[in-house]
Amino acid sequence: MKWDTLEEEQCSLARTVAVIGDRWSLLVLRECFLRIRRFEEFQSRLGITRHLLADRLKKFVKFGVLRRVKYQDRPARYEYILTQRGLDLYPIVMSIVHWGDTHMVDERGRPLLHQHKKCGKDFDPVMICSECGEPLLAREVHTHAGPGAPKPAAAIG
Amino acid sequence: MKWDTLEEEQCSLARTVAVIGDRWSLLVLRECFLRIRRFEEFQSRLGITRHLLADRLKKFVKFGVLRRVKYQDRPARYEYILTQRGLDLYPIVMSIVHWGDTHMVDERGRPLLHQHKKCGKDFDPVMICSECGEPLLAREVHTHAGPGAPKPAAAIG
DNA sequence: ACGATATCGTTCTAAAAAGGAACTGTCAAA
DNA sequence: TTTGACAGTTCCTTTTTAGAACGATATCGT
Repeated sequence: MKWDTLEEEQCSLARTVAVIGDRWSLLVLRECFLRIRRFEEFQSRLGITRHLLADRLKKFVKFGVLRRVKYQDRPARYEYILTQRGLDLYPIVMSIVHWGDTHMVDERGRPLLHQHKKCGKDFDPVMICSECGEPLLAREVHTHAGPGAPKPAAAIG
Repeated sequence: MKWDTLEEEQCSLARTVAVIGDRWSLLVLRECFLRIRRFEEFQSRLGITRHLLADRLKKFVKFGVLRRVKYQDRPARYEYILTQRGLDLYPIVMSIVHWGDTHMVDERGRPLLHQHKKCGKDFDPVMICSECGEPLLAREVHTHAGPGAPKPAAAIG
């Protein structure tokens, strides 16, 4: 398994890691969900090197997670905006935040709370089974080969 | 924001990225959930360099995600086993797999299916609001400062 | 007209991380 | 005695990342 051909692996986790598994990628994504859109703003908020930022934005555009949209001519200026594919990364971001809220906070407590506009309450994200609606626990899940499985099923998904 | 002090950031995403955001970390974690426990087995399945593998395992132990358990003396041999803290990473892993299943599969389809032992059916993971039970969409969530917020609320969580 | 500022990158060099292969130490089995 | 399993470590090369400066293009203030 080579890092630079991860997207060709027959494993959905490996392929997603090819998109978000780089150093800085998840932090750039965090900014996207906070509605940051411009190069300078990403750069100054994250302190990432400009070179890496350019790389990561290019990679996200290549994988269809961000759209590069011109917002002015002369000089041409672009914004980076989440596509639907990018918005679909939200559960990943929220589950990461939630693990941090649970296991990595200090005595001051959570830095941010999340309010669900629909019900008006501060919430935690909960992952459930699409079929029965029960919360998912690692021990209660059995994996088996799907149609796109390699000969020996050697991947989590 | 420096990569090597990420765990001290006042942001739950950044702190979690300090644990799982390295190259290879998520792939090692995948193997853990597939019940891989020994150095050689991780190494041969992933093709990761031995040096990096040793580093990543050490880091997971340091952050309490894995437990290093001696399973024989003379010579001392160890296994790496998920702690509860590690098992709690399951929603992150599943949401990553699910995004890959949705957006990165080729014509062959999903490599792996997941069966929920409780209801017996193959499922997708769905993220819902802990308060009202509705599925979570990025656009329907409002973030606001929590008790551990930095002066200007500049983090997703 | 002139300099300052804004924006989105690219270029350059040094430092850090990752890749790759061989090696160590201990024990069991053939 | 030799081979092999296991869990790393050591050494060296290649790739990535960090850090700072530079370029191109345009607007704004004076």
